[in-house]
Amino acid sequence: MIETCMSTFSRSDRKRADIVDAAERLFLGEGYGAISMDRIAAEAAASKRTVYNHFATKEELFRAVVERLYTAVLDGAAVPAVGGTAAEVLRGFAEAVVAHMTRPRFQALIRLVIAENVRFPEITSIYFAAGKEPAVGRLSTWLAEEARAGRLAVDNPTLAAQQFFGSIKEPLFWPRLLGLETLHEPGIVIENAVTIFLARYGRPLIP
Amino acid sequence: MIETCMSTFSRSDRKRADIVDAAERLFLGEGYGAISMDRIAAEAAASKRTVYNHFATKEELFRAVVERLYTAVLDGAAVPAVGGTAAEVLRGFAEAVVAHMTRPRFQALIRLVIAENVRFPEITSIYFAAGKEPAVGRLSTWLAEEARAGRLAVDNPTLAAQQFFGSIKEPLFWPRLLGLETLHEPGIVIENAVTIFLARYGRPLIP
DNA sequence: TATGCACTACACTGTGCAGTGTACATACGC
DNA sequence: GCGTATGTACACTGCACAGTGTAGTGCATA
Repeated sequence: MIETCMSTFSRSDRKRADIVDAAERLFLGEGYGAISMDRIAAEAAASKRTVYNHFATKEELFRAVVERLYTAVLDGAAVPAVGGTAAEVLRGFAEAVVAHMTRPRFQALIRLVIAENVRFPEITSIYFAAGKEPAVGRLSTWLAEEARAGRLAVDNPTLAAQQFFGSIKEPLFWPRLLGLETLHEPGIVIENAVTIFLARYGRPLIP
Repeated sequence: MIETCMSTFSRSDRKRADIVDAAERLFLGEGYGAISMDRIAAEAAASKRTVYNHFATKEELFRAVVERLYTAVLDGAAVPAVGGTAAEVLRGFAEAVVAHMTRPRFQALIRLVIAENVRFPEITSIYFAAGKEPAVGRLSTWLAEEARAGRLAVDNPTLAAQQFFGSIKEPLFWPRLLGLETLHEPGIVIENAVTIFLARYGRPLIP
């Protein structure tokens, strides 16, 4: 279909986006099973038939929603700078992760992934690609470089990276997923995590 | 109803237990919404009518399942000893938490809590009462005592406890909930966590 | 203004499921 | 063995929902 229209998006494209918007809102709020196609149509101010003209089945619409969330969540993830002292770099990673995890859309996505990973096992890759891999991968690469350069005593970079993130996510992120309050200020959590990490690793490797 | 029978459990009690057993198996495996009362009745080798004679609604049955899981999960949680060196105590807590988290029943329960905490907000208290509170509470109490006695430099016991558990659960527990493999051996994760923790806190508080 | 495409309204099918009603069978206490 | 408790078989209601079919409306482009 060639775009001859002046506006970037055709009427069809706009309706489609309305539908995915509505579906995202509802799925993230109440889960896949709890939402009917009728409610999605109403929320999108569209006819049910239009919804089915764009997406043949509810599953197909769900996958489209998750796929779009995938890119949206990745786009929003700030990549921390790796200049400065070790403490500054670690703080940068920690702050990026906190900012990432605090987004309601990310939290709702993770909840959805956990809830639906029996029915839709493929969507697990989203958590991996959009959350775990970029963060842990980048930090552990940096840790490995610092260790090779003799500036940090890290022997197992991927484990060290996971444990660092764990000491931040455990008080700030996971309780929220279960509907519990978080008890500690992000700033304090981050400072503690950085201090603990450097108390162990913040010296050259013994040769 | 007074028990005049020689056996501890009446026929009614046994059927009821069969039903809760079956419901637990199915709910934990596929979630609340995906399981019908017909399937529960079949799995329990009971008539559907019998199921409804014991539990007026599906919700009531679900609550009974979660309630029983609550006590089952609590019973299974070994309480670590608090004698010996700090490293030994920490290792004891870590091993207890790993053993607890590794149980398929606990993992399935947490998945259920996360998946259904929109529909059933009360069940969140189970995770808190059966997992987080006993573990974090006991460790942070012990840390506070050690700090008061001048043996550890812990300033914020509840945060320190959470961060310690986080450095263990992040590599070993949470990925499993999302259908990902865990990459590290529990023994190595625990040793690393203890070493990191003591590198920071394993000295008297500066007065 | 004419043409065609996308959206709408709405009625409809079929299915699965929560929950009920009833007539009958079986176990258990006495 | 008798009577009540409890379980079973099964048919049934009502509803919500996924998905379809159709006739008609509105809107963008030529």
